[in-house]
Amino acid sequence: MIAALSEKHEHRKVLPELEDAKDGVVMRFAPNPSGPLHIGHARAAVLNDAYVKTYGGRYILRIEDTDPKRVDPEAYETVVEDIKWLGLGITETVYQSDRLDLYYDLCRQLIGRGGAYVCTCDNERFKELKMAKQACPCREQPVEQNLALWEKMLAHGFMEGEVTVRVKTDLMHPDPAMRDFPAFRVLDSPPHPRKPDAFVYPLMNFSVVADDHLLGVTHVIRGKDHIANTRRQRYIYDHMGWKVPVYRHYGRMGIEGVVLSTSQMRLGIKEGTYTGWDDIRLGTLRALARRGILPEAVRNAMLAIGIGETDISFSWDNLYSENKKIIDPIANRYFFVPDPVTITIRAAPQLTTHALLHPADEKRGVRTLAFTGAIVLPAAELGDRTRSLIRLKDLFNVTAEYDHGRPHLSYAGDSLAEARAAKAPIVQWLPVADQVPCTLRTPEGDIIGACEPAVRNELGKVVQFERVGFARIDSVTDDGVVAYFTHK
RNA sequence: GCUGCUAUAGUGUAGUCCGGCCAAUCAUGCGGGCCUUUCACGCCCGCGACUGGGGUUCGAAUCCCCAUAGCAGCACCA
Repeated sequence: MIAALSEKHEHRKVLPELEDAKDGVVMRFAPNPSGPLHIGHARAAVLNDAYVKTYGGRYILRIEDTDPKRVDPEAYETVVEDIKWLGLGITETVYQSDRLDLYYDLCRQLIGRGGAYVCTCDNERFKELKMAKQACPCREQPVEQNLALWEKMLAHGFMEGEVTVRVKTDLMHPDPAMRDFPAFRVLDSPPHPRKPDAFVYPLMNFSVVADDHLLGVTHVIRGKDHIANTRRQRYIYDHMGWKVPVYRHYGRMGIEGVVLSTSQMRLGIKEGTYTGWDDIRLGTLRALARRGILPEAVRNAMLAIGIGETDISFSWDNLYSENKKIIDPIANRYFFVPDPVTITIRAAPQLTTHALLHPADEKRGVRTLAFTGAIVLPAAELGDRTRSLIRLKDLFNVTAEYDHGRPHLSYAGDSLAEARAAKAPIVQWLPVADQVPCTLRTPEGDIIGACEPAVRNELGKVVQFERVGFARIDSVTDDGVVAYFTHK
């Protein structure tokens, strides 16, 4: 009865149907291993994952490491860790750097079909021609010559910057972005961390099409910054006679308050501005995890946002709300006293009190707080001189009097009803003799305080500091506890 | 400059394809109340939006045109 009444009647948003998905789908998440995943990645990762789970099928993790300049060797591991944390249902993993020969072979075929040519023009010159809708001389080379040049390229007969394989599109296309885009280039340095001998690399538009086709990808969900790429890629599909997947492009997601740029993060870490990839001022998934945001909350927030094509601004409030729904029922309650002030209660009986670890679950047990006269209180609660009655939570009432600005507290009875009637604030406190130093880290700075000794048993878990907010217990040492503020 | 995408409350989202049931959904946020030894959770009430202008129509958030705004692409990045 009670349960029925308290049941939520919230309608979880369902993602729109995908066409041609009834018999299952093959989808992919394709990050570039340049650093850990952040909230922006989570959207693509979760949306694709949700569709695979809805329709059934395969979910491929494709590591897109075809630009050695943008590969961080460590990221191969961090990306996988982040994906594991997110709980994606990955069914297989491929590395594009393992597949260079496949791309070379397909390029040969594409050239053979007259769908691409090897261009040795100067880049600036080509750009001018492109803007003027003019063909460069290389475009008219016969297939045989292109094939010969391609083999020369593979034999390292060209240095970096001397040659580009271009896909033949439509030079008259009104969108300059569509005209004969590049597919391969030579890179002499840096060496690829996994393939040190490689020097001919595909560009994203080629390797993506090759793999989407080879791996049987049926549906692609990605940001609308890829709309132009989708159009470009269609030219390759047409040249090769391949079936085009179903595409969905969601809108841009603006995220305020955190750093997302991999290069900025890396620089900040190097310079010591940030403590690491999980610094809570960063928007990485590991930073969220460190603060006590659960992967399910990220997932739910992303599903609520959906695949709309509208540009949106990411709402931390909405993410926090999702997180709170999950965390509130499981987080144990403790007292944390920020900015503690020591004070002795006059005329008070000594007594040991108990408070529930969770107000909705008595079975979880209680914390024990022994009052022997001296306590610490949040300084902020003593600043208001108009308050005469204060309720010490789970203990008793006290009256506050101020003598030249110094507060004096005296025992004022046990009646909770009285405290309520007087609209007395109910304040958390700690016995002076039984507290541990606790630093609460927030993106805005550290809050120094004290918490219950039992918090030391909650390492790695999220607790609720009553009246303060949720926090993840990050470390426990002889010096005390360090907690990261999650949200209110 | 050229090309394209988008436009519903503070934020996210439903409705837009197939005009009327939309004086517009749900969540979040905010305000108020109830409950309660937390300012958490839960419950109740309230606040708050169809970018602007034309047109089509008996009727438009939904269709058409123009304007405006935001975003993206025009890399030997993904």
